[in-house]
Amino acid sequence: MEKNLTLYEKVREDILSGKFGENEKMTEIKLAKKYEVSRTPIREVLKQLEFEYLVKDGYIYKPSPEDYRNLFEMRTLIETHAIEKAILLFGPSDINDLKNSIEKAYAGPEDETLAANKYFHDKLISSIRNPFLSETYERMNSIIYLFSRTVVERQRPNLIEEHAQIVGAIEERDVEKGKRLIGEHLDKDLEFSLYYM
Amino acid sequence: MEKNLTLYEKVREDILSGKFGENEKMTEIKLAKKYEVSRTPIREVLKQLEFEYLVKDGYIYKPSPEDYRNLFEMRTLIETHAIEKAILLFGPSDINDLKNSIEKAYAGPEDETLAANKYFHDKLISSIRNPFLSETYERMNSIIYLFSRTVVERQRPNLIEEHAQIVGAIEERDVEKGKRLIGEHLDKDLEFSLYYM
DNA sequence: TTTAATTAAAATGTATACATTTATTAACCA
DNA sequence: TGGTTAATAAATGTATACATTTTAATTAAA
Repeated sequence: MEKNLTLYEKVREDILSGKFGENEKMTEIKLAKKYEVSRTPIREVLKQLEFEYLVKDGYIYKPSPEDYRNLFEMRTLIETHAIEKAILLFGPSDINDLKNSIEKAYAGPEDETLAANKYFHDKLISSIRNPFLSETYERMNSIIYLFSRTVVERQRPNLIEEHAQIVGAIEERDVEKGKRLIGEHLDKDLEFSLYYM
Repeated sequence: MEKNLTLYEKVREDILSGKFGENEKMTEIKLAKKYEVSRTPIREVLKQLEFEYLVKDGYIYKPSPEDYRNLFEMRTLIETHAIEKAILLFGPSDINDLKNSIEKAYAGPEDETLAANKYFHDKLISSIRNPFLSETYERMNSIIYLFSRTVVERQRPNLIEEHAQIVGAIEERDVEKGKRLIGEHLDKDLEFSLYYM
């Protein structure tokens, strides 16, 4: 199975796997040589990476704890909104999808747990049915991935149980409870990861 | 007073003032000729205009009413969040800024009313003190401008009075009232403008 | 006629040379 | 030696040629 990654995917993977130093300068010329393309496509890629908070002002972006808290404030705002919508819109089939992702997260090895947890949050976001809000959320995917990896690898307590509780609130159609739970859940992810990162 | 606009500002102004047809194709070559630059800077500008919902897939973006409702859902989510923060954080000086903008909006000619109304909403957003949420809001500035122009030119009833009521809710520190009022305010702007646009 | 295939044209993708700006180093002087 | 300026180098900005892809037009076949 040959991986045929786009230039963007290659650079993104290299950043997420830590192949660049924190705050390393991302000059077009250097990257063009490294990936054996011209500056033109590198520029496009850098724009995309800036969009998703991996690069800033020509450097690898190392957000401060304050930056991460602000990003999570935006994330929480959107996911909290999503819970409201999910309680209005989700039927048994959708709720079953959420439950299945919880089962998979319990059972699987780390990378499957990671994928299952991502599915859980993405499924919630899908309830919004708003491409602009979805894009704003997806823009944080790389950052969210880094946090998710940390909480799974470091085995944050109650991680998956909290997902189950959130599904419970959706089943009960308890908006206030759902909003509170998702807020607490994300806040724990944030503070737990900040401690280790 | 010579205006010295950047290429981006020129193209943006031309779009906002309707110099391009709805759904007009924005080819790099055509724009390069029109603005007498090469394709390279045009590409940068098109990226930026796509970012702020003025261009999509190489065409002038004409959002559907559904698109506008979705954009306003995102806007409302952020401004509602801002009201909560404003009620926590705003002191007499901030509240006075809001009141002044209301006075200016009443007194001035159309373009000053427009500027004062923009100031009102931007001041609210500033209460969030979150650069990521601010950027997401600012990304909608062009769209917000088009709506604001419509409601001012077409003299939507109660427009400025609603601003005053919102300030009232902030002074009373009534979160629920504030959130309800900003939601209703934005919804009226949306539906009023959709009727005319 | 419609539909499909072929060809032509137009647009975008990429590489690269040159211009301009920004950052770094070196030289100079108080 | 510290601080300013000049010289150099490095990076980004811009224009442009060529490659590739996409779109449109034309022609051929059903």
